[in-house]
Amino acid sequence: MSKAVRKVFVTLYREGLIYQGYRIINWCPRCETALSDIETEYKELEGNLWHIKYPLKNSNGYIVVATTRPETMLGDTGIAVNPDDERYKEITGEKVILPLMEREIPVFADSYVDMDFGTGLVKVTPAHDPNDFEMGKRHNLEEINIMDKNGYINENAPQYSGLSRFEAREKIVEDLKEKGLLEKIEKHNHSVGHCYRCQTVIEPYLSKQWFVKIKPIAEEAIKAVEDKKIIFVPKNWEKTYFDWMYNIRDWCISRQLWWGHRIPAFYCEDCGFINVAMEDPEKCQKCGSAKLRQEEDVLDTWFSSALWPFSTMGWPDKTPELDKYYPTDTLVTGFDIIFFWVARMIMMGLKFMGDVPFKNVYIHALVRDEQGHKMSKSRGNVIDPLIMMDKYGTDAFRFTLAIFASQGRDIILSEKRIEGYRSFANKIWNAARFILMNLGSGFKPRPINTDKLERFDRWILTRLNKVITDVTRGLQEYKFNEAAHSIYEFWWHEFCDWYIELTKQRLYSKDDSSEESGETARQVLYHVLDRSIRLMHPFMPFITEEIWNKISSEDEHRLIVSQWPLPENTYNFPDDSEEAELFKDIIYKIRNIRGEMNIPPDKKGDVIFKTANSEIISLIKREEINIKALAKTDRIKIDPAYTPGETDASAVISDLEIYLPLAGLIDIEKERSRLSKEIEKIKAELDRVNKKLNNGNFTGKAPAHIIEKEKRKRDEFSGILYKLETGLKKLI
RNA sequence: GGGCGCUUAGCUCAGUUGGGAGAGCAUCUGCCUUACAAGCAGAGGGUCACAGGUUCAAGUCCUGUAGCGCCCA
Repeated sequence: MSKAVRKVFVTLYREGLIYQGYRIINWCPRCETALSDIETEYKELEGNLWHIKYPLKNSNGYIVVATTRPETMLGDTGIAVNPDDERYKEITGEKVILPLMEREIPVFADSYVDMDFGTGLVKVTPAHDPNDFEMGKRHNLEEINIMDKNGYINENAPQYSGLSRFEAREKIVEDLKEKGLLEKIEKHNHSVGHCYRCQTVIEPYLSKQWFVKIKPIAEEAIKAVEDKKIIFVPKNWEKTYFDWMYNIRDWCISRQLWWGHRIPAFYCEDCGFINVAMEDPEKCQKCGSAKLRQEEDVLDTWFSSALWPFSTMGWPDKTPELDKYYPTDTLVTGFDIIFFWVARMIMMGLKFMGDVPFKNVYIHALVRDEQGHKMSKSRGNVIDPLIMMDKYGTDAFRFTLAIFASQGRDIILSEKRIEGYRSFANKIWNAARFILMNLGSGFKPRPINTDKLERFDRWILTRLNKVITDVTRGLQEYKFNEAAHSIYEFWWHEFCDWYIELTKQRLYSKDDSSEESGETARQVLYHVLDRSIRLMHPFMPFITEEIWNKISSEDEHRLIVSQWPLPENTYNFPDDSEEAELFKDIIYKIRNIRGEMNIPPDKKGDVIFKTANSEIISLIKREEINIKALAKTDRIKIDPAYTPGETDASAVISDLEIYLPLAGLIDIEKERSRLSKEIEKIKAELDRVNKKLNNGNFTGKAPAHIIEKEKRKRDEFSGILYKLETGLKKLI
């Protein structure tokens, strides 16, 4: 690492890309060090605009200057005015007397000045403001440093010497008031830089520091992203990256801290030459003197961090690791690190490796507190992941973060959601337990014989294929929330709610003839469990690994290194899905009636299906056992000519009427309102469809398949509506 | 001041190319049904921030307004 840092420093220095400069930098008076621009955090603070009178030298008049930092006037060496400002044309070129210091300073014109701010006159303090520094350079103003490195007034303003910058402000305002030189004080909000480490107010400070001339390096890094050699996910972060890179300013890399790599520059005490080399020099390269003194300052830690993608692989040596792992595929990080690290890794990687350090940058969501604030130690609003994991389990916590991670949006963590996904972990465990119990001790996984599959086997396998595809795509596209949601929905609401329930008849049957059916169910249960825990493993590593241990043989590898599932074409049976959906619809309708009527599960009853549709009839016949089990009914009957009784509750699906004779159980009033509600719903749907179809613009311009769909809906809805209304009329 | 994003059910959030508004939690009802009460079954709940525009059709595209959050100066 040290070697890498040194190599980079020496190379950049020799190319003229590292230089030493006497400049205004961000100084933290508490840490006693320089900071880079991005280590300075700006915050909006309530302050004042003090209007101060500066007497003219050659007349009795005075001018008024507005400032947010009166204490810096001790170091004023000029007053600036916009050249276009008519108000001050006459006094431009005159001198004023700086109050308190009684120093003569010039009034000069500079287009930097904003005529509309304050009085249009700006006091210029070149040693304590970056803009003033630039103006000072342009107009040859003196640079008077009035503070020491801790932010106390120094000997350049003797009467205030020893006061802190804040005490000095108070004292100065008082003194001005006393002398009648304070015209007024206005409330004024302005943004003030703070040290990102200790939150102390930053002092713009004139000092000698080391800088990287970053523009030439940045150009390559901009190009790499423009040329898609690096892709940001989500894409909109590119904009943030470009914005910063286009306006990048030289990077102050020297720090006056006791940690960090010491800058490898050696000053010659005799001739002043700065020696920079890979090896510590014994004598000055220029004059041969042995009186050398190494620079005291150290490097910004981000300077070495920027080299991370290759310095950790052994660079500058040629190593096999470097060969293999540079560039790498994906960098995962938070947006707040784009400037600090990502951009710098890209720049340094391109400069020293001649290639990008990574191909994708995935910017993950930031977890915020309940008010949407960024979590920070100083704010004290940190949600400790360890506490959450302790409370709800690591898997639940991890799954929650995944399902919350929709792109381009931050996460406001909700404990209730974590709790909800703890239940999911519990569900996974219980379902796995059910499967293991039913596989039995002699179970051996075998390739599934597709000829033996039954309807719902084919259905769940088809669904499994879809989920494998969806989860895989979600992960590949960094849409972790979609992947997580997709497996959640499948496991709980398809596999557990329906498939497992539907296998129970087959598994529990003591009948010899259904042994084969049970065996098929066991194979399918095992297959789905196996594939599902592989899919769930990235989201819930612990519970899935635990289940894996139970279903795989002992010498087998761990789940984490097992094969990722692929969709299998032999398990796609789209026709069965439609029938499965119809079956579910039938069960829903019966359950709805029973639920609305508050019929307890132990009160089983009869169901009559009225239909002439032969496909539906054959479905009902074949699934009789399952309908009985899932809809809690004793007997079912198919009767195309059924005449419903007065105490029948009814439901309608396209082409099928369902009747539940509920003598003694039915509340006619309740049933009437239930049917009326259904009718209202269907009516609303039908109205919407009719409106569309009666609109010539729609039928003339919409695509044919959309019109077809609407027509089918119309036919279906009006059929259902008619039957529902008939049913309601009969209910007297 | 410049930029990015958000506003959808009581709360926290999904909603891919415009084509019948979804989830979890919470609420109400009935169930300890032999995997699971951290559960099962059923139900209620939304003027998709507001105002315009484009379109046969807008939560989705465009413009503006308001509020909130973040980044940069």
